[in-house]
Amino acid sequence: MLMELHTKLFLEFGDPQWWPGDTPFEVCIGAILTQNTSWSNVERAISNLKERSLLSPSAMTSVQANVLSEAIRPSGYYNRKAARLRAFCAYLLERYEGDLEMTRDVPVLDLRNELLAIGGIGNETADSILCYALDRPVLVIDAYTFRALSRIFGSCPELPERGSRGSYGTMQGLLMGLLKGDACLYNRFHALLVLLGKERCRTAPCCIGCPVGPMCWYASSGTEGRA
DNA sequence: GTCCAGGGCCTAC
DNA sequence: GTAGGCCATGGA
Repeated sequence: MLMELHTKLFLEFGDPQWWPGDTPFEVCIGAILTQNTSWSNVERAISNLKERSLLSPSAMTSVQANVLSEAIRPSGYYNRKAARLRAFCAYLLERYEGDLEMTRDVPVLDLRNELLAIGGIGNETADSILCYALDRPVLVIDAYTFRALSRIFGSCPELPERGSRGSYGTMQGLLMGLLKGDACLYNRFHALLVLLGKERCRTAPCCIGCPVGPMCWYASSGTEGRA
């Protein structure tokens, strides 16, 4: 049934072609910068990095910390994020000579664990990097995912609440179990959920008028109470 | 002026 | 182990 939801969203919104970024490395940087921050602020920070020729692993690790912090200031938490960017770049240089292409043959779970071992990279950021920068079959679970699904399946007791213990893994396991697909499918499904939560469904508790129609679709599918 | 946004870490209990 | 605080900017 999640595939049905995916199909309905795809027909309504088309292919969102997410995530913005000229290169896989830029996508990784965006994933770190967007932590608890709106994308418009991240765009400013990335623009600054480009202007100052800092958008490379070697540049970020060699430049003075305060210069990097200043460049990403618009994204907020700039001191923390500067340290996180440098840690990620140091890992990339040390492990893969700064070349994301060299991660190609690394099993996805190994790669995920490597990313999680870097300070400042948690579940969401790691999965965003895996899915959107490295084309790995991983479904990103973020604030939009929780929001969109809670609106669609509002009364479903099996959906964990965002922030609750183990909610990330529970939600991810649930969705990936129901929606078995490749990187392209997970990429698009998550992007469509973001659009659903962002553009059409600002008004909680349910997206009345939304083309997908949370309750109308949910009820009409005859699967009330289950995700 | 207040709230919120595409998290994650640290610390006190 | 769990809850709460902290990091910080910019738009609505």
